[in-house]
Amino acid sequence: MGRRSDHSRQELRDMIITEGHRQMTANGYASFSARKVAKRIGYSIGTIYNIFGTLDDLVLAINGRTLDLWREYLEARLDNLEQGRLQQAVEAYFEFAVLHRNAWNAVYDFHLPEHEEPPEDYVEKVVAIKNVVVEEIAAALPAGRREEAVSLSYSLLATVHGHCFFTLNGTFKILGETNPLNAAIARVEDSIAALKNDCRPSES
Amino acid sequence: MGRRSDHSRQELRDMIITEGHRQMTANGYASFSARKVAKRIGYSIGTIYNIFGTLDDLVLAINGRTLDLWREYLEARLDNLEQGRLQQAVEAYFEFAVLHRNAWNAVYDFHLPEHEEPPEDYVEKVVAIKNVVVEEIAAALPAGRREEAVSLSYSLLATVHGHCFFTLNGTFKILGETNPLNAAIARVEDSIAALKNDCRPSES
DNA sequence: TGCAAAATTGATCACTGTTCAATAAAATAA
DNA sequence: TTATTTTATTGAACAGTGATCAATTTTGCA
Repeated sequence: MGRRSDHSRQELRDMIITEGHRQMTANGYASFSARKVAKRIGYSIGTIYNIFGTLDDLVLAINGRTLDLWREYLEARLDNLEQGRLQQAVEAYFEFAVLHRNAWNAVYDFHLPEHEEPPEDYVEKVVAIKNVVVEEIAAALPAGRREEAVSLSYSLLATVHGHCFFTLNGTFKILGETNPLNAAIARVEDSIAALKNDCRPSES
Repeated sequence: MGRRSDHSRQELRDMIITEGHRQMTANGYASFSARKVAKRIGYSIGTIYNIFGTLDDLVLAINGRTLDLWREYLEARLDNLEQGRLQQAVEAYFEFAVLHRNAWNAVYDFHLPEHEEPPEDYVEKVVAIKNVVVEEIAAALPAGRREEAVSLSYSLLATVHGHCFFTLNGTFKILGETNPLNAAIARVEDSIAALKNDCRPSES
């Protein structure tokens, strides 16, 4: 058949991602299926594959949507905030993950085949989230050390991520840690304090 | 049939885990299959299910094996080491993950069904790794603050984990971070320094 | 020996990702 | 308008998956 009159190709692509993201959020990566998405939007399995080529590409598109929503969530939480921006940023990082745990986990459960690179627009979305964080770290640093903000941001992002990950996957529960969010914030503040108190250039 | 004369039930269980771990290491979580394990050890698919009940339980057993090997790797690297134990611990954490990336990822790719608890012996293995870390953190702290070692250990474990995770999943590559190991060590030292320099009890 | 208990099987089911010839609809040309 | 080309869509077919369980075979014991 030809194009159904009521959907452009781009609109259809978007429909699939939206419904896919809905199912990912509801049921998680493990029980995600392209067929279920197709059925729900009233198209056949073949159409999904015509548009995305591969299940991996569909999952990447859905995860990309999650990254977009995540960044928007961070930005909204920081909008017009005067005090405690850094703490709010960490809190928002956690909150989004808890609120959308299935979709958030899917971002990290999915792995590209070895030696394959993520598509450019996916990379951009990751970088966009990083930029939100770099901004806040830079603002928290003493004026003379802001050029270290970028490299420190990578590291503090990983620090917060680790705490968030252990919260969602149950490791902190096993270990008996009861306030991971505070712990994450404390670690971030430790490193910023270290940079403030110290005259040596920070490692990494 | 009855028991094959050459394998006790426990030995068979172990065979399955060993071969499962081998395949997990070689091919990763995404293409892991109980049938392939069965075929490789010369048993039928039914036997796997008789012994483990569920694919989840088999995966948990395989991941448990990974945790055992990981702890042994950490302990071996720290054995009889006088100086720089903490740095070595972090380095060993990374090294094991890189060396066994598929098996290591499987530990975190797998999720129990919501509201289900991990089996006791799995919990013990996680705690055992944590204990190795607690030991090293405690030794690095000033004598008077060692009671804070446990709670700080959870947090620093998460910190190192985050750096290790971003190394393996390619996030650091996207961001342009080139020396994640050094960054992780620097973060750990930041927090230990914060506790040393500060008189307030540490948060978290 | 015979018999009960334990271990092992694999066909069967409902599902998955993936492919691709066949088909139907729309766009364009005549 | 009609004919033709281009594009979009389909779903049967294939090989694989986790899971089940009646039937079967082996073993240990009386």
